[in-house]
Amino acid sequence: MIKFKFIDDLCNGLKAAFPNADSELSIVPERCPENMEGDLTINCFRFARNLKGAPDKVADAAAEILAKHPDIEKVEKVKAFVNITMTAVAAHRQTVGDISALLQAGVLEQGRQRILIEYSAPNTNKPQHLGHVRNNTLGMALAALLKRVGHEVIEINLVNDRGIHICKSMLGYQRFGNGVTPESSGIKGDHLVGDFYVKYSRALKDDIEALKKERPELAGKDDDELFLETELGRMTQKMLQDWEAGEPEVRALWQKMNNWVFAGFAETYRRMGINFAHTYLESQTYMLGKDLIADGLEKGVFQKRADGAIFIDLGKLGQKVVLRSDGTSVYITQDIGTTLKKYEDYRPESQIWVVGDEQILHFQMLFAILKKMGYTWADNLYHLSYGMVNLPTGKMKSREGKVVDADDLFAEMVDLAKVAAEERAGGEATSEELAARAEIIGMGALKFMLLKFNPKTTMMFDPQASVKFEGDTGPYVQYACARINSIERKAAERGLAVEAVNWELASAPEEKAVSLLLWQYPQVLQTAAEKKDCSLLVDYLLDVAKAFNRFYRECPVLNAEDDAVKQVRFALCLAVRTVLKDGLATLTIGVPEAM
RNA sequence: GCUUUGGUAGCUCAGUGGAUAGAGCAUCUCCCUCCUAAGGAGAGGGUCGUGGGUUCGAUUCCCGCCCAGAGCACCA
Repeated sequence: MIKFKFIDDLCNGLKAAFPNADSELSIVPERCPENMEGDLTINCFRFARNLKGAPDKVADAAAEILAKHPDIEKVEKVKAFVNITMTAVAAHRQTVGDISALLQAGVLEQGRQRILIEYSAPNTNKPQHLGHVRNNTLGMALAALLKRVGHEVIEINLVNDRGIHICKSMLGYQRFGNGVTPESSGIKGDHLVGDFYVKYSRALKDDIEALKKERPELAGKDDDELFLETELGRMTQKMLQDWEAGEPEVRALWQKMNNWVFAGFAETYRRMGINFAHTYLESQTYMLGKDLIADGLEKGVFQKRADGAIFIDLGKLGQKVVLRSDGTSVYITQDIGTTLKKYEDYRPESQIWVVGDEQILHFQMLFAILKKMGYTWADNLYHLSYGMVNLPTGKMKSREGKVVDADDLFAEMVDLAKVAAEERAGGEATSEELAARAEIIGMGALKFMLLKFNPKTTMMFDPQASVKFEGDTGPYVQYACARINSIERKAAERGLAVEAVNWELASAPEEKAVSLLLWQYPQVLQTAAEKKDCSLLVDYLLDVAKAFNRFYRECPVLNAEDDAVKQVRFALCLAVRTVLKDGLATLTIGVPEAM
């Protein structure tokens, strides 16, 4: 991060004043509260004990040192806080004054890694919904953030393309499809398949209800228990067995329907801007892991139970079966194998999974097992768990059709952005331009909103509120950029170029506030990457946009009275835009030319 | 029952062992003869779930309790 000159001088001065001080002394200035006078504040409570001095005395000494510093205009001591007002030149010099260095400072000097990140992981029996969109957005933005600070990041997907639920949509198609295709119906492939999954589910529910009427003794049983009592259920199980046996007709249907779904997913991913380096298919990985169990059994990592099942004792986490008594594998067995496969394929230093928080225990167990199996890299596995998305009407429920479909949501956001953009453009833009703008604004608004929440919070998605583009939203940040673009265009028309910038002329509080916010950018990037939390960056970009809008209101750029002032302010605008664009790009959000 | 995450303004969410706890939305005022009003300025709105404890100082850390979500399969 960029360190202001006066900080070093302060550290040295304080060490001299407090002879018993620890050799380690780190002072990071904080933002001064609005109601206090000053640009930054030194909170002496934080490091007084490193100096072996009372906070109040330390603050006295700090105030005395800073008051004499050429970069400091004014010092005010309140309790153990030292509020400082910097000179304009000092505030701008290392921030907007050297914007490329500021951007570069976000990159880690050490500790860069090759990181594998897995996200999305959809099933091929239905289209993606809002929950997937949160997952996709968190995954792609985290990948971009990690890249931004210098890591090598490999994004991968693991598609769940086999299993009983896939057979359900296939059987639904066989029963009710009449040979319809995406081409013949004009329906996107994943939606078409999803429709048959829904039709199947309804038919199964009807069959179970009929069964319960016929045999009242079953009334207390739940639907899963009665699955195999229905003809439809038995056929579904038969289909899964046929699939596993490689029965050609079943395989052909499976392949055909999965291809429809993949084509649909490709469109969803394209619109979000996702590019996976590789997509693993569960149909090709589900048998992995089994052979590792025998090996682990020999080494004593696993134990065999009397009934033949193989398990592992994970202490506090409990016991976990890794091979059923019939010798077949379970979910975690596959994950053991797949994790090893991913490691062998890419040799990453760490792996990240973006998966919902209901699987926290699963991943704790997975990581613990891999460690016990002796893989040293298992210390660097990370489950980025995130909370579910609720609607004002309650939880999303696929079975009840209470879901917000991803493609519908994209269309709705972009349509609304388009209506607004058309109104504002007033015929000044072509329809292609408007469409491109609306795409960037609508998708940006959606991603920004999803990233604004801390990943682990169970968030509420209010469709009504989410389509607004005012307040703490992506478009608010994009709008600040659009305003700067507009200034840039007008500056070019008027022949204003930035030549010699005299930062001394940017001494208004609004101008310094912008610079001092931009100063924090490298640290924000690194902290967000360290915590794997993009919401920190989201909040920061909102702060910058707010500071810019205040500046924009108070300090005319092109209408300033003096040419030199115009240049300084114009330079400040360009620096703001550079950071906002860079930050939004790090969240995988674009910026339109105009709004 | 056990594990775990949360309970902060009417709503959705930030936040932190330190200065008078913040933002957006919603409500109410103002501001387009001025670089884009998807903007700015301001007002009202809080016993930070609750009862204890540690501390110079606790919304933040510890313990109990209440409420809510999630998990506790030879399902994925």
